[in-house]
Amino acid sequence: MKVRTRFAPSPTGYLHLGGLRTALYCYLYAKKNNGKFILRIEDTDQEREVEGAIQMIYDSLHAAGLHYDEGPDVGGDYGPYIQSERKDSYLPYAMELIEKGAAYPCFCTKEALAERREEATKRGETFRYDKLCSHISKEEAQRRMESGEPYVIRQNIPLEGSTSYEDVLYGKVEVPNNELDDNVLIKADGMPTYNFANVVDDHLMGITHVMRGTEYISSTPKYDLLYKALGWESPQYIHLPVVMKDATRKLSKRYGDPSFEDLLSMGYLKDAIVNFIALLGWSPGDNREFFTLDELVEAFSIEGLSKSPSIFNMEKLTWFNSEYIKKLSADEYYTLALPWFRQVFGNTKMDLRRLAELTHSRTEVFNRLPEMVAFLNELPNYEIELYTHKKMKTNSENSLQILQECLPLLSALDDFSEQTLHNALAAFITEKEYKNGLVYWPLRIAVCGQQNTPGGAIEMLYLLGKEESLRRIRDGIQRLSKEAI
RNA sequence: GCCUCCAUGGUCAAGCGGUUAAGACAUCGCCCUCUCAAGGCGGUAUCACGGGUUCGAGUCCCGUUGGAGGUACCA
Repeated sequence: MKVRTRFAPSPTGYLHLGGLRTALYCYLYAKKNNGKFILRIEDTDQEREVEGAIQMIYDSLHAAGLHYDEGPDVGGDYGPYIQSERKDSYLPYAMELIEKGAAYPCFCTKEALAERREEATKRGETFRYDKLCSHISKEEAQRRMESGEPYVIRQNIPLEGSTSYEDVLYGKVEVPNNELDDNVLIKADGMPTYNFANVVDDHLMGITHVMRGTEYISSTPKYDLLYKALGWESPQYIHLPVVMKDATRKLSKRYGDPSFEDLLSMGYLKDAIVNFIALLGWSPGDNREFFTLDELVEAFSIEGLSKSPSIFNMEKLTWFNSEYIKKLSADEYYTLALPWFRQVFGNTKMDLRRLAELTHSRTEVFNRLPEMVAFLNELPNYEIELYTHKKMKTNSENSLQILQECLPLLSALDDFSEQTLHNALAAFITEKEYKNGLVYWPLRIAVCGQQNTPGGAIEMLYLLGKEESLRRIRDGIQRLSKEAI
């Protein structure tokens, strides 16, 4: 049988990382088995639907490279792929269930239910629907349904025994029937609930493997009961552990955790994110950790999936990102870095290509770039203590002397190419019998105004150019002279 | 509370009855070096606890503890 998996998000906001991972695994499993990966939008709760969320799902999936074979915006033979557009296809199956005694219409009002629920809670009990309406005779039920009285259709769960199914990952999952509620299948507005729509659609769309989060692990017996009542073959169930923010909280926007889109706009590379996410809860079994999407398809297997929740480790993602950045060609890196440089410099005659070469191996995430290079645009107001460095054997006095000696030397240079600067300074150092650090340290501090810079004194002098460099050196001399008085 | 599931370093994790318990991130140290990175080398750190089963348990079973998920006319 041809494998068909589906990713079925509800359009309630951005695509969070747990969702992205579920989509990834669905995609990988389908592709690994030469099957189809399908996108279905579960918008049966119109109240919760967020404007633009469907588009965001399309965009995120495409951005991640998870191209689906069938879906609302790409078509397919099993459409429509948006549940609200399938509204009419659910009721007949619900009627069939009523006919078979596996469901019944319920006329209890929300208010009455809330009241009974409250009472049960007061007694310290978990409220489950008391099957009140299941005792109404078929004839009366029929009459009331036709009279226009509002009603829902509930699943009729057996009172005794237990229901189990075989999860591919977790093995046998068994739940006592008295723990299972007679859930609403069709709401008063005629729209199905998730509980019903997912079963009907998975069957109608020929889904062979249902991969979804573990939040459904203990309600799946109910769904399985529905398959059986309808005489349908159950799919394979593969529940996936949740992605956590830390040991006790799951990843969520509420705590300010980034979505996939957020990460992209921060300057994380999608390949790095996908690679990292794939390894969160799945292991190839060997020590390999760098994978393209195609390589993931090749390596993926259910056996490598983990059963316990895993914590989303931002530091490791960042490490992956810096590794992916290092793999970029100089041109690719430059293209990606340029907008971030522009934030700082606007239009500049500075050699940004050279700057990019220098920042390339120092970039972990692109959004850290502006801060890294801001000093080139404007000299920070720094403390002269920076001139003092034990290992370089520098202090305010000898730094002042070095700067004063370098000023005429650099002023005399025709051009400020790195080669010229290097030759001149090397000759100067040899002639004076100085140590490299004694000269380069004060120069770099004067010209950069901060301790750490993406490159050495020569590179920084070159980037700043002659005029600005000399200005900054004079500024340094002034700061140090003031101190000397 | 009840039900279901899970449990190897700080984090991701390999391990499928016999291992010196891999590897990666993080962390620490050293080398390189005009700073910071990058790169190279090395160190610290894990089987939650208690009972079984077995010649032998991180691996199997039971319990405890801890954690997660569920408990809606949400998905």
